[in-house]
Amino acid sequence: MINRTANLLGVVGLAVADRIEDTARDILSHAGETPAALVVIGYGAGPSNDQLRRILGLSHPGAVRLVDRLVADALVERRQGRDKRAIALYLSKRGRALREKLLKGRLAAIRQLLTPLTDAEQEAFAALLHKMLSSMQTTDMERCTLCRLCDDRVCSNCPIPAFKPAKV
Amino acid sequence: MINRTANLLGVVGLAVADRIEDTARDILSHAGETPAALVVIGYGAGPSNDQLRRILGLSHPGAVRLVDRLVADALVERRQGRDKRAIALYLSKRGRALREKLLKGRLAAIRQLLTPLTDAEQEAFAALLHKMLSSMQTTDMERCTLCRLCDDRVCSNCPIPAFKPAKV
DNA sequence: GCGATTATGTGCGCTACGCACATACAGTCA
DNA sequence: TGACTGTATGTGCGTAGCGCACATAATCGC
Repeated sequence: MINRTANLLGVVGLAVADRIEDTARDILSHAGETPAALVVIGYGAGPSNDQLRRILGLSHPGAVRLVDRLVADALVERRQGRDKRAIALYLSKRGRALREKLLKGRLAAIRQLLTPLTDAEQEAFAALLHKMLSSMQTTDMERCTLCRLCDDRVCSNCPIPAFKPAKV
Repeated sequence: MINRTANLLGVVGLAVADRIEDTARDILSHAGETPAALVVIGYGAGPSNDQLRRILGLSHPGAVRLVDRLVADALVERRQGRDKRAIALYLSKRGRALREKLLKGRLAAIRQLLTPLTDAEQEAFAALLHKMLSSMQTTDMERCTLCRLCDDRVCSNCPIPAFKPAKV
């Protein structure tokens, strides 16, 4: 029965999201899309405010204020973009360090849920997740949104190409 | 590599949580833990403010205000609890109808992610999710928190016993 | 009955966010 | 060149959801 499976996935999804959020709150002392912003900017492509906004699913002013907070905390720098109007966002040294902690904390939190599974079961689980993700019909921007908290270094054979500046 | 699997689970978990949240926002026009409150109260055990607060992971005043909102929308009634101090929360007719929509919308949103899998794959996926959940070491309260958006009617053989008033 | 505990509710502030608007730059077409 | 449209960022201003400190009411233990 697909509804039973869907419900189980709903529980696990909620558990995963809760754990990611709790971890991020401990590390960053900022909630909402702020941790995701740090991860996305940390891909290093120098995204503009507008690109960031679309990936995070925020309004334009919401993204401006979010970046304001990150700049106030000396985690992010606003540099000159490809235009005189556009800006390009980059992480500071502190920002990179914090991003690292965020990603490590996230993986550790999720790993806890996987430990009950045997190695073979984890393999099978990964294959199923991979199939689900690679079958989703998504635009490039939606892929970036999905991956807004991803640790791209551990994601070999990623079903969802991560942040690609040229395409965003 | 467990980190790769964890990362994939993180993406799917985030996707699930996003979809649940979007659906809830369309239906309820209230964010945060409000939809979860509607589901939890809707189990029908007449929870107190304090029980609700613990399940939702809110502060006490946060739960009071949340219930204020639900009462203002005529979705929830505050009745006399087992004490003269305690209250007991119940859904109104409108509240039950809205809860129904919330649960149906949630399942529909999650099912979309499962459709790429064959029936056999869905079976295997459900078994793995079930094992993960049943292996979690959790208190009764934490189980209620995990299940705070569950549709208990479709969750046969639930690995996480749903809201049990006697134990909460 | 009197203090400790439990349960709810209130004043106040804060964070994250959206809407409407303002401003600066860039491309376009006469 | 100059007006016009579109793009990109930033600013008031308000709101929703929440937490802290505090107040109030009822129950329990002795």
